[in-house]
Amino acid sequence: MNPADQDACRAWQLLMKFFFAQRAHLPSSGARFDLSPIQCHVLHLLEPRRPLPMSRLADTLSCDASNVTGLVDRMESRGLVRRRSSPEDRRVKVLQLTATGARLRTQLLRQMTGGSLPLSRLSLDQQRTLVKILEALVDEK
Amino acid sequence: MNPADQDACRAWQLLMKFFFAQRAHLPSSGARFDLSPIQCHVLHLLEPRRPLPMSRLADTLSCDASNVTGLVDRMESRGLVRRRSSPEDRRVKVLQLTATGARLRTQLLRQMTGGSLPLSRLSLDQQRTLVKILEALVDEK
DNA sequence: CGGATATACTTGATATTGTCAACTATTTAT
DNA sequence: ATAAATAGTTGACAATATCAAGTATATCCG
Repeated sequence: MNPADQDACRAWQLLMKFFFAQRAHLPSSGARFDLSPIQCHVLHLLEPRRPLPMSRLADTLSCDASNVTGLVDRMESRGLVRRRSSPEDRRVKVLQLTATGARLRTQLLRQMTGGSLPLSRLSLDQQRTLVKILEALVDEK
Repeated sequence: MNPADQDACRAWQLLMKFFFAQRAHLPSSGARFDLSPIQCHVLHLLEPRRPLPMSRLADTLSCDASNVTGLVDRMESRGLVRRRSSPEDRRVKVLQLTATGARLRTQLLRQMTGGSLPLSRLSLDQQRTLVKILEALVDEK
């Protein structure tokens, strides 16, 4: 394996490690509100005044649509999100944060940036560089 | 929220997005061998001649020990890993790659670095910077 | 020494997350 | 107008996750 591949490989492994390591810190933030890691992520993705079609969420999570159905079922039954039929296309249902959901989201984001999490170990420069690289990596259209 | 927190928050979201986006690329690599994302990660973590105690794996994955039991059960039944009692401490069981497991791991790493994956969109410099930042983030002891 | 405590792993119960196949409703294409 | 594609749901089921309880081994300490 050449050196370039080794870097790619190592980066991959570290990204995975970070994802799993991150769960250890959820008890102090997400789980305090009884949110699973995925629910935290969905809550983060759902911006307060920007309704999101369920199919878009399935795309972002790279999972089956039926998975989103269940995920949203649970979040809706807890009063965090609401399904609304889209007027333009009556097949699609868009997700909206409820007031409760938006409040929880704010608290979650606050905790996310709170001092104890590993991200705060990075310098500002590093954080900004990381964001730039990840944006290239994720390539949101 | 101040600008520094916004960067941290955005980095967090991007890291999560990457993790989920990454699953979309597994069908072309991991799933070809019928490996789940977690199984891929474990296979990557298990280096050929470096046995790993199950408890260390549970630490790395930030999950309950019983979860690792099931995970290893499935991988062992497929002949990818082997449990061996540690001679020093008979409570611990260490995991070793089988020949099959090692072979699969090599193929997996090769595919990981193969052209089509998003990591290859980064320049060498970016890859190296990313590795450096992630190492600070994950902080392996 | 010996009992209490801690650690490593397993088992069983249960919830969540994930896939797939089949179905309904709606939209788009021909 | 019919056919094909898309959005979402449902049901069956497997994988992943947690917790509580149990077994076996190690360690601590009076």
